[in-house]
Amino acid sequence: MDKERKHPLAKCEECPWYEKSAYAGEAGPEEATTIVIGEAPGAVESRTGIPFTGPSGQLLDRVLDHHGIDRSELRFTNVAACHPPYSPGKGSVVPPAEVIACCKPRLDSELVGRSTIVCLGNTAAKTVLATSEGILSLRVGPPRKIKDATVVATVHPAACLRQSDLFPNLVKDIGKLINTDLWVGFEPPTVASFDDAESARSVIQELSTYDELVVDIEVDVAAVKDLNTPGGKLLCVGISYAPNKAIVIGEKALADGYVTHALKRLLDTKKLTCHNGKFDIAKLMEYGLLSDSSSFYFDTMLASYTFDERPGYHGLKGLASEVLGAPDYADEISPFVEKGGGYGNVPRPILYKYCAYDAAFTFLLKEHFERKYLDEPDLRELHDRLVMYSRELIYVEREGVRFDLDYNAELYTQFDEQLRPLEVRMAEMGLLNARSPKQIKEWFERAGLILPDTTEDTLRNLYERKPDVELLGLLLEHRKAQKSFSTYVKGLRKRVYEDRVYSTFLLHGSVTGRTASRNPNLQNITRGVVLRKQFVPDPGNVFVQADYGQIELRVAALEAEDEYLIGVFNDPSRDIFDEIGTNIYGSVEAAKRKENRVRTKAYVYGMNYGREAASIAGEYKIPLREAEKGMNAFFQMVPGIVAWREHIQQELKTQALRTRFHRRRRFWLITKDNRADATREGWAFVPQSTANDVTLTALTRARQAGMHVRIPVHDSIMVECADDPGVIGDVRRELSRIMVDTARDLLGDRVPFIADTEVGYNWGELSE
DNA sequence: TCGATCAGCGCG
DNA sequence: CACCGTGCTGATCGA
Repeated sequence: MDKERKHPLAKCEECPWYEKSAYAGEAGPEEATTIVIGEAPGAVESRTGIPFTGPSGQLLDRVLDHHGIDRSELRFTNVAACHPPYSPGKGSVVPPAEVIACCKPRLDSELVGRSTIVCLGNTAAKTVLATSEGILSLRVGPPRKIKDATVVATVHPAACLRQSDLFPNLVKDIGKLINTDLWVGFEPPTVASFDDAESARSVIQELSTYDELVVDIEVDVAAVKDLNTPGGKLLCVGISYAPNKAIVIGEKALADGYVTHALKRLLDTKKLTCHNGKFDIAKLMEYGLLSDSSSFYFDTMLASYTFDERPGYHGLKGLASEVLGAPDYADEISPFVEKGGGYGNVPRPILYKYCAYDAAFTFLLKEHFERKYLDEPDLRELHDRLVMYSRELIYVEREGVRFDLDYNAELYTQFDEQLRPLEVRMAEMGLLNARSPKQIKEWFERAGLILPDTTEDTLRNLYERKPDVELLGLLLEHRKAQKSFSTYVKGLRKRVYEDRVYSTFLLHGSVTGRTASRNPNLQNITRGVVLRKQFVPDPGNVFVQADYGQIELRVAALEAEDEYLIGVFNDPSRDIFDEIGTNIYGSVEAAKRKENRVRTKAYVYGMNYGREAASIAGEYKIPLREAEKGMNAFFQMVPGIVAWREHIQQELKTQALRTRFHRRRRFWLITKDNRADATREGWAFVPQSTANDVTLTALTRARQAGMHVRIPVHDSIMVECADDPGVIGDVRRELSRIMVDTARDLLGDRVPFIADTEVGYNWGELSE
């Protein structure tokens, strides 16, 4: 092959990709002021020789078109000008540093004289901006500057095709090319801090003329376990009272009783706005600066979530940057903040400014969202509902739940004694670390078996075929015990503060609106006695737990207006699974009926998330035809459900799915690869989301009725009350009544809802 | 040594 | 071939 350069400036002959790669260098007018840079040409580009002519280019065209940007005025290229050589087993290949370096002179020459540079994806953004920062943070906020050029960084269209919830980022960021409001920079807020008692009291006095205040606090949590455990030192309180105006009450002033008294009087009488108020409001209550959560009425984090249901886009810094064009104002404090540590070491003047900025930006964000709500009153309604939940979850989080440390220590010994001999035995057999999927695969490879993966399912199926392979049995036992030990014995112990755990419940942690729980997650504690027994009420108390029966199924029946299901639910003498089972299989003897019942449940519960016959056939080891027959028989009984599913399937292609609580689920970019997933997600969304709002509303009412809610898990609420027969009876009746009534109030009475209660001295042993 | 990512698995 | 939605742990890999 001729060692001829593919580009006059690139060091092609030194490039590892030189030999076998196809060149697709640049496209568009050489004099263009804007250049778009990707990573490397794809398969299509390697044939056409023109960058951005494949699927990514087409997607980009759609986005440019959406913003009215004329593609023919743009210049296009990639960091690497050549299509990567074929390498077996690798989907896409990121250009290695040597390739980028060889192509860099070519790329640099392309940048000369451009006023705007659009970087698509990590490779382009990192190369052009010479940084190691990732694209998901580089893309946020106003465009950056290098020399005389403006750099808009965003995700690569190819990434959007694989992961469709990245697509809104691409659309938004490309919009920055024409929506230049953010480019003009931003006006820093006017802030002042008051760290002596006298001036603090006088500024608090001045603030009394405002009706609404925005509050943000900084806490030194270094001394405590987690951000959400009690304790930690209050360092300052920031208050914003007008656009771009904020004050901060400092640490010294807060040590003065008159100041705190005046501050409490102020905060108690104002409508309060926060960013993630569940934290700030709870802390203000803990420090005695606020009586209760009732004045908390606007939350900019939750507001952001009502407009964009994707988790992970609602942080204050990101929003301030994206919406207000604020700079990275955290960079001043970051040198003083140790990883995982608190803000205690930050010099106070710097910390106070940071706190004031937080408050000021929260004020401006509130105005921003309030304006947007004028056009979207439904979303405002959702916001108010979320804040209502948030106000009550404050109490749930603050009270935490008691944890039995003695029993935890017992479990530690027990699991340790179970695991150690298993590990010794497996090591003798040549498997040194049973926790390593890699080593397990290698062990079986040596034995002449290639495993696709090492999941429980795979191991169990293999064990059934080869019961003489002792290791399989050991592995399965070890796997189970190891999970319990690491996550639910050792892991939980790490989260205990004094003798309680304080989980955080996120209202913005899922696309469906379900709550997420973390630090620790209390919503995935293993069912059964052993591990749940670690959670106990205070001495002299009991737990009362109430569960909604088949709530998602009942919601689906209601939403689909399925007459069969509605009929079954309205007649307490009918048993849905027996009835459907009989319909599918005919009448059979009792033993067979029980087996059929299990399978019928799979069809019925699988319905909500689009489970297919093949999966049921696989699970119960029955012929596919039989599973299909059963499934068809079931769906024939519920024509309303069938029609509703078809409706959802159509709707999600063109518009957002919505629940009656105005939750939205949008499918940003449907491709042939994700269409089936989107359909299943669509089917699951409405029942799951609606059931969640019913449960959270019931939780709100239970809390307001004075109950001590301990652990909410999607369709159940556990509370704690005195161990007294009269009290227990009242609480059971009342909690159950609240849950049933809430469902009726919110969803009507076409389908009745039920809630069964159980009582016990720990979470593992609830009965009745 | 540390962060990011993967595999695996717990719940409703 | 394929079940939706979460969070946590331990292994692994590359900077």
